[in-house]
Amino acid sequence: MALTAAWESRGAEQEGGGGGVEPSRSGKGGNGEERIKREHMFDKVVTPSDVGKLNRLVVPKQFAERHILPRLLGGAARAACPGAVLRFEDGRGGGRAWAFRFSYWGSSQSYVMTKGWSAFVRDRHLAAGDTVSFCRAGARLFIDCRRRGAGIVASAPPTRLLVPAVVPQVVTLMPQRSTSSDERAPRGRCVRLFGVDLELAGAETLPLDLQLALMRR
Amino acid sequence: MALTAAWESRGAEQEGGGGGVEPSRSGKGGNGEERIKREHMFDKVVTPSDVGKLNRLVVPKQFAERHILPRLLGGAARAACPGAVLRFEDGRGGGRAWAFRFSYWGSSQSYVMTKGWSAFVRDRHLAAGDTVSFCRAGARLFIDCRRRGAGIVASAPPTRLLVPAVVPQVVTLMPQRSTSSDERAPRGRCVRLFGVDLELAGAETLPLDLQLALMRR
DNA sequence: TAACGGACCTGGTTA
DNA sequence: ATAACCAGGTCCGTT
Repeated sequence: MALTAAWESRGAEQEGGGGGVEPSRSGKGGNGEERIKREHMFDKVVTPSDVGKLNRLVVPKQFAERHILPRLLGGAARAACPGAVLRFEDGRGGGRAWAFRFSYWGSSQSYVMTKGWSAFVRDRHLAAGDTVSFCRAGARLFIDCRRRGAGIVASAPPTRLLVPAVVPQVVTLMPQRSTSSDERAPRGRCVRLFGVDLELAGAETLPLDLQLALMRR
Repeated sequence: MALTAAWESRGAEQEGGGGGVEPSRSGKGGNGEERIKREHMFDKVVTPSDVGKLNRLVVPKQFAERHILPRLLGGAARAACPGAVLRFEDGRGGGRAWAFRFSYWGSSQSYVMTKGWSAFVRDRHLAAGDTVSFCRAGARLFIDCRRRGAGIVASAPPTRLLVPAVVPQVVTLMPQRSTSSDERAPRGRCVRLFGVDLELAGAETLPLDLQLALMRR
């Protein structure tokens, strides 16, 4: 079993997130992984429609064209990225990730996140006026959110956040059919011990003391 | 209240059609045409969506897999029958026929009739709550419909219930959904008596003996 | 251009 | 509790 610690510098969030970092799969603990800074891409204060039953987040065109399109096929044209699926790791850590279909709706001339978005809204109880925040660390993408009016402090992008440079796959160009289950599964339990978020991968054979720690939560 | 055999010969319909047993459209009276019994495949009480602008009829999976798929490519897999076109003769006779595209929508895991369906809806003035009925006689397919609540008896009381010498297959009447909502036609109760499946339309005022028979099941 | 058809998506309900 | 089904909805290409 793997156990990985993640520190974060991020300010407090209501949801209490510790900024998690997924372990590099290598497990070579002390590897010479260069640590990549997580940099802020963009925020959006979500509208009622974004969190309503339309099941989509309108991505402001500027943000889409500046931060997302360049990631797809080297910035290929709109038509070139039908059904792109972006995977965003939970900014709080825990190893969870969200996959959103990203596409362009010609009818409204806007970029949207569709499939997968409403799951995030539900899970994080996102409400109109809250802010979603997208970050990037190398090729890895992160998503997080904060409550409306949640502190000025929190809104500051993380000053530094170290993550392993090992890059898991990020973008899938989907002929898609997979549906359902995919990314929903939390990939391992997560526990905060001593102020540090720990992810338990392959939680089959936990040491007893850890099991106890988990039960206590 | 009405009581009707489930498989065929629905007796009179408002539209004047006998769902009827009309055999092959012979004409060639004396020929050695074997008369193939028209056997019932399945019914569906159509939903508002089925007759609305979606231009499609959702075919309940059981029906599709039991009655339609086996006809396509010898029961080949779903993927094998993209865009099959099925031709259904008008159950009332007259030589008219309807062609429907039959396909599988992977995203919702459902079977549908698409192209051609709305023409049928228009022509027959199909409305939510009405029932479409699919039959087969050998390789020939038939489609018919009846008005909601058209307790078969209402228009022309069947003097007697014709019982075919050979009871067609299971004749399951509708494991269909009972959406909690709205004005959907009350699904007739269904009961097997004397080895025959009977549908009870308008089960308000059952004769006592039938009520007893039902309770016994 | 409006309408149609095809594919996709999702939540409520049910098995 | 989970998974399957499907009614009702979306966008978009074609006609």
